[in-house]
Order: sequence, then structure tokens, then C-alpha cells
Amino acid sequence: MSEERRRAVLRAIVEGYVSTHEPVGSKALADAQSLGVSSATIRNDMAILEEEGLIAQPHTSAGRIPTDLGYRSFVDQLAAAALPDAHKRAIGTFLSDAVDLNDVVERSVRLLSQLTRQVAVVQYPSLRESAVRRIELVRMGAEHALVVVVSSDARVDQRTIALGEATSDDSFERAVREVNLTAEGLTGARLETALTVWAAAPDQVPWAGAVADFVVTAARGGTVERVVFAGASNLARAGSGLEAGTIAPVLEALEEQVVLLRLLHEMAAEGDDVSVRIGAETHLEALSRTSIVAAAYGRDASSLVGALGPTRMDYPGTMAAVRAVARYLSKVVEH
Amino acid sequence: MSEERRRAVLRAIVEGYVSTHEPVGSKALADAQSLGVSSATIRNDMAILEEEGLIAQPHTSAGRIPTDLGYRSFVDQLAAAALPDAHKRAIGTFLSDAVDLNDVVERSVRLLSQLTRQVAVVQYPSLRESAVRRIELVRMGAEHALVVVVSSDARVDQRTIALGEATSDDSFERAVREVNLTAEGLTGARLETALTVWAAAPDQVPWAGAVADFVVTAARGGTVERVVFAGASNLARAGSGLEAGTIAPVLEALEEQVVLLRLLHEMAAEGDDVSVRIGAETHLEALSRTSIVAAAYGRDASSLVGALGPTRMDYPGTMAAVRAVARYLSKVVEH
DNA sequence: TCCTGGCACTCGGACTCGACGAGTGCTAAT
DNA sequence: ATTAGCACTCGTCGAGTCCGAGTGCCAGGA
Repeated sequence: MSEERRRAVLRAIVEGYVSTHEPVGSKALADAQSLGVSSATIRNDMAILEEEGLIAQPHTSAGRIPTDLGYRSFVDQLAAAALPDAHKRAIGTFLSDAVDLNDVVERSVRLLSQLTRQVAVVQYPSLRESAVRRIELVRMGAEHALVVVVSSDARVDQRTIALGEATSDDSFERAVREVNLTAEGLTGARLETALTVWAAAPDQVPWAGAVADFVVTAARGGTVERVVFAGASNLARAGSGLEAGTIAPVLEALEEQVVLLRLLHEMAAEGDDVSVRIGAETHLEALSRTSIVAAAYGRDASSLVGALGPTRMDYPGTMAAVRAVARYLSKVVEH
Repeated sequence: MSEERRRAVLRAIVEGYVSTHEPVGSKALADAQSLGVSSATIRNDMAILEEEGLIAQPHTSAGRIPTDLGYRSFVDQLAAAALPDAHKRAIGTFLSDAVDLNDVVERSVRLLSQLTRQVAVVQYPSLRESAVRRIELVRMGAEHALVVVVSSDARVDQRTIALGEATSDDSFERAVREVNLTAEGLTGARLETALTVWAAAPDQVPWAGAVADFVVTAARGGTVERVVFAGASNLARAGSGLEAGTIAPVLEALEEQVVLLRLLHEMAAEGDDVSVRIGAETHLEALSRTSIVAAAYGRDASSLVGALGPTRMDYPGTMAAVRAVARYLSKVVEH
């Protein structure tokens, strides 16, 4: 059956192109022996693959390179690859002695960028609703104060608020005591009503509303979603396969949190173990020459880790690394 | 006096090269009229400037470009340029409604990268010693706890510690009460001895030492120094002037906090209003094609903001922007 | 002493040309 | 269905050529 062999030809083209970064021709494939047929046969298969849109030739007289569709087909037929032992060990030692959430995320993103030699992306875990454990207020000058909310799931949110008008030390201290008594241990709707009542009390300090608002949003799961990345230099490294002009837009997209976040959300929605977007599949002009491999982690698999690189990348290896880091991250985040 | 005119020639070469990105020849300068002498005269001046090592020609038959030394001489003779009004307004609006320290730093770095169209770098303010305001401990699972230290200067440090062995809820709560009573309001050496005594008390929980250590370092001015950057895409943007191969090392250096920090420290030590390192002056191979313009901000002018770009950059404009952002940052950070 | 016009010279960039070879598609034979 | 053979395409590489920007130097003038 030639259908079977055509898949093998495609696989060989992808692998060849990924490793050499040069179009691969029928003769080279025939010489590699792994297919056991002559170059002419391979040429015929290539013609069909080209008709199907899976491969293309940059010039009339050059070998073939996979199209986005070709990579897609290749990836879809891929069995889960094992991660090299050395990498497994690296993950263990790297992440084991992280010191807080920031540190975990920071280490993960560095690690993943080193394992994959690509740009690693980690979305901060979106945290679920949690109870308020303690609210601290610190005066900063006469007109501002810092609100610190420590939540029961070990998160710390902070924000400065304007006091509006002069507040005496006495009423400041009283407000701190009261808001703690009011909020401690509460969650969600009960927390919200309790704080609303507190803020509306007669004689209340004028900035009570601001404090209440912030405490509620903090308890609701933190402030804003964020993405951090590392390994941007891998994009620019010689032989990355991105043409000179294409890397600036990619860097822009990475710094443009919003765009990236939307893409990651879309990918999370697919619900696969490891989700892959290839080239134009990202629907982003800036990323049309790159692919993203991402996996969910954390409670409810609600956040994503990923690696971004040229479409011409080592999919099996990257997928294995991303999958592994996501697993370890899940473990760490869920305690 | 021809010395005077030679400076003007150098200035014209720098400005011409910066704006056109092409070597500038004697004829072009003579045609520009601003010097009022013939091309032959300019050629003579150029010969001298070249002997002095201030300019060089890439090929025998091309115009001249400034050397690192040339830029240095140019920069040293520079009067402080004014910042465009539009930029001033941008700074005001951008930074005015920041929500906490992170936000301030984040906004600043973005802003600066946009103003200068270069990579902006901001070192987190290194904070002075401060008194402990409140210590919060939150259990995380059976074996770990999160320590949160709120300092009197509105900083929040956090870290997880291992509990070592099972601790009863009672003794946990007692430890929290005690450590707060012990540490509140103290600073420096007195804080340290008080906590050491507390941790060494008989019947003390085994992890008291770890808590004490962390509280002391937190009060001493925070955990680790950090640098954030933004605008990396400006490096890769067409016409940035960096050759394809040179940008990967630069990105690496940026991600390599340590190296960058050392450089910034060196620059801070110079104590100028705005400090400039040009090309090889950075003493970093990776940055040998780039310049850094930095200014101190914050209490004791202890931290730095800067912009990093190709040696062929608009020094007056960049210096003005960096200076302005540093001023505003100082205001905000000092409250 | 300093500036200028003129002139010969250099050398990199762009362009052309031709040889080469990798790779292809097609066809006829197995 | 596969293969060997063959004519053909087209991009790359090197050599050769031309052009012009830019230079250094010199002799003459203020």
C-alpha cells in the first residue's frame, strides 16, 4: 500500500528538513535506505504529497520542504516521545527548591527554554477563589496606603490606594482592626456583602470602599493574568531558521501579553494533552512562521506552559519537554 | 582655529551616520553647507580625526563612520538636550496611575522603551533597611508554610519554608503571635538579636530559625536584586543597525541578570547625571556593538534605569528620555 | 598658515555571463 | 506498481567588467 509509504516519505522529509535546515530531495531520501525504494518512486510520492498540499518546493530545482499542513499531518501521527533521562533529572533538581510561586514560574520558564532551545512561555496559574486570611494596611505618606491581602492559599496581593483626605492614626488603626475582623476567613459572596456593609457603616473612613473592592478582587483569584517568557535569544540564534526580518514581530507579540494570552486560551480550550499550533494556525501574522507547543497545568488545568519556535522545529522533543514540565509544575502548584 | 571645526565635522559625521545608517563622505558634508568649507578641507580634517582614532572608514572607498571613541567624544561634548513636550506628557500620564511598585517598574520600562525605541532596562529599587511591620505565616500542606513580611516602607516579601516535622496548630499559632510580638517595629541589629533569642527559646518550633533568617534579610532590604527589560523587539527591528548575528548574544546578556547588574553597578558608581557606555566600553563581548545610557533614581540614587541600543543611536534623545524617566521614577518611588 | 580646486587612484557594489549540478517530471520497460 | 533513463529547469558560484563614490595629495590663492 503506497498510502503507508507516503506517510513515511513525509515523515522523512520533515525530519530531514528539521535537522539539516535544507530542502530534501528524492535522491537523498532514497540513499538513506530507510524507505527501501528508488528515488523515482519517492518522486512520485512527492508529487502526490505536493498535490495534497503537504510539501512544497522553494525553487523548481530544489528539494521539498514541509508546508504548515505537512507539519500538522506529521504531528498528528506522532506517538508520544519519551523525554531523555538527563532532562527528567534536570526538571527535578531545577524545580525542587523553588522558594515561592514567582520563583517556581521563573525557574520553569528558564528550564523549559533550555530544554527546548526555544522561547518558553509560562502563564501564571490562575488561582481559584480563596478565603481572606489577613489584611494589612501600611501608610505611605499622608495620602496613600498600601493594602496587602494574604489569602488562605498562600497568595499575596498588594496595591496602593489613595486615602482621599487626611485620616487620623486612630481611625486608621481602627479601620485595620475592623476590616480584619470583618473579612477574615470569608470567601466569595459572603465576603463581598460583609465588606460592603463594613464600608457603608456611618463614620466610616472615606477610603473603605477602595479597600473593600481590592480585597474582594484579590480573594476572587488575584489581579491580572500574566505571561512570562524566557529564551528570546534562541529566536535570534544562528540557524534558528527565522529570517532576519521575522523575529522582530515575534518579539513584539511576546511582549504584547494580551495577544499571546488569547492564543493560549484558545489552545487550552482544545483540551488535548499537548496542543500544537503550526504557522498560520496561530492566526497571528507575527507568528505565521512559528509554532507553539503548549500544555495545561495546575488545578483544573487552567494555565498553560508552552514553547515557541520556528515552524521548522523538533516537534517530538519539544512536545515531550513541554509535557514533562507541565506535569512537574502541576505537582508543585497543587502542593 | 581648525580644532573647533574638526569637532563640528565629527559631530556632523555622527549625526549623519546615526540618521542615514550609511558612511558619510566629505562631499556630502560640504554640500550640507553647515560647515561652510569645501570638501577638500573637510577631507583634511577627516584625515586628522582618523589619526586620532575618532572615525574610520569601512572600505578604502567609502565615507567615514564614527568609532567608539568618536561617539564618546561626541557624547562628552553634548549639552543636555530638552525632551519633547509630547514625551513629557507621556511620562506624566503613563506613570501617574501606577498601582504598586511592580506596576511602576513595569510601566516605566515599557514607557522608556517606547520613547527611545530601544531596549529599556530598569533595576528594581534596592530598598534601604526598614522596620518589620507584620509577619504572617500561612500553612501550605503539612510540611510547608509561607512567610510573608510586610515592612514599614510598604514592601512585601514572601517565601516558603519547610516545617521539617509536624507542627500542631496550637504551636503554629503561638509561633505566629510570638514572632510578631518579638519583631514588630524593630530594625537591623536589634531585630536580629531579638529574633535569634526568640528562635533559640526552649520548646521553640524547629523551623523558627528559618523564619528568623528570612525576616532579617527581608528587613535588611529585600531579597535579590532584579532587572527587568522591555522593547527587545526594537533590537531586531529593521534598520536597528545590529547585524543579524549580533543580536542573539545581546538578548542572552539581557536575560543573564548577573552580568547586566554588574555593569549597571559600575555605571552607577560613576555618579554622573546620565552615564553612557559605548561599545567596547561595556567590557562585555556580547555588548560590544551596543551602547547603554543609564541614570540613577530612587533614594540615594541607588538604582538604575537605562536604555540599550546599537552604538549608532540617537544619544541626545536617548539621554534626555532616560534622564526624564529617572526623575519621574525618583519622585514616585520616594512618595 | 590655512583653504580650495583639481586630478589620479582605489576599491566595493552591481551586473553579466557561463559552467555546474542538484533535483525534477516524464516515459518506456519490467 | 516500481524502476531506470533522460531531457530539462533553475539556482548557485566564480570570473570578469564597469561604474562611481570617495579618497589623498599637490599646487595655487587668500
